[in-house]
Amino acid sequence: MAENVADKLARSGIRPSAQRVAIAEHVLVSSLHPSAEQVFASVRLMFPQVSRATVYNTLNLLVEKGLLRSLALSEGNVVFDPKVEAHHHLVDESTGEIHDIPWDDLVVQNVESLKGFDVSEYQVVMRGRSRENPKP
Amino acid sequence: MAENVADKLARSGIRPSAQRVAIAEHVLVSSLHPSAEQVFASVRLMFPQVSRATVYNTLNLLVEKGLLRSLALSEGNVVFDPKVEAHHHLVDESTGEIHDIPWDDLVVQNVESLKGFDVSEYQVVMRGRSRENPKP
DNA sequence: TCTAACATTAGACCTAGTCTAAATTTGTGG
DNA sequence: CCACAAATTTAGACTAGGTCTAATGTTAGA
Repeated sequence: MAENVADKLARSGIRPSAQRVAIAEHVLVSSLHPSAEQVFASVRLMFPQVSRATVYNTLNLLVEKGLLRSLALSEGNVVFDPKVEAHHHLVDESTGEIHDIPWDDLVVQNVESLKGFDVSEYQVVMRGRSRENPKP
Repeated sequence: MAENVADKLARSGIRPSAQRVAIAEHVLVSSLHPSAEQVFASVRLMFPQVSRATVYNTLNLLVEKGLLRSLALSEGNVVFDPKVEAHHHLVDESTGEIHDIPWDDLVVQNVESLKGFDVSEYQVVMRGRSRENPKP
């Protein structure tokens, strides 16, 4: 797994330093949507000497190189999403959790015919509640 | 106009103090999407004694009472939108400007049939460029 | 091996936003 | 109209998330 992540970084032109690999493993592997501070805290558990600046630098670098996307879906919460293919998002209003919704689960029409704009990307952002785990 | 805004506040159960009216006029009237800090700066030009806390309190109150929506569409930029009916948004990648897109300009299907979730609201968030004013 | 480029660090700094305690304003019952 | 309680506003302290800087450590490759 470490090998995989290091290779992935290298293939994107990122020198796979120990710190970067540790950070990338935390954020590229899980399917959660962690914030920068959460990544910082997790990485610190294993590498207490890693600095905040390195975490932020690395996350921004991963975004820049297209290995990661940053999302600002709800107020003041910027989180990272390792799934870089087009997809939609649903924010659980009870828990704040962010769920990925596959692109083909929804159909969006007429984006291309919008007057006056060339749209380069889009997604549907939903707010709702999980039906399996309803809050009274 | 001042009368209108004061009435609007009163009708929503908000006591229309001078400060609140001044703030509401800045944010409810324009069709721009100002940030809290921009509202604070504008209001200060006319009422230099207004405090930051009052601006934030009032904006939050307007959101709570449904006269205003807050949007977090791009990284770390929370802005306010006086258009409270359902609509979509397009962020201009050149300028950062946010454009309102009328609900009926787009068609979204299958939101209701999403497995496992009750969706209470949604919108399409687009990124693109204005065709009228292209950047070289 | 040497060195220039690259990466990391600690901590200062910045910005957006919240909180607090005191002061001011306002609506209302008497 | 007055007094007072409730609501509002204020200045500034405080917090969280994030960036920047200058010094230090690491690495690739001639």
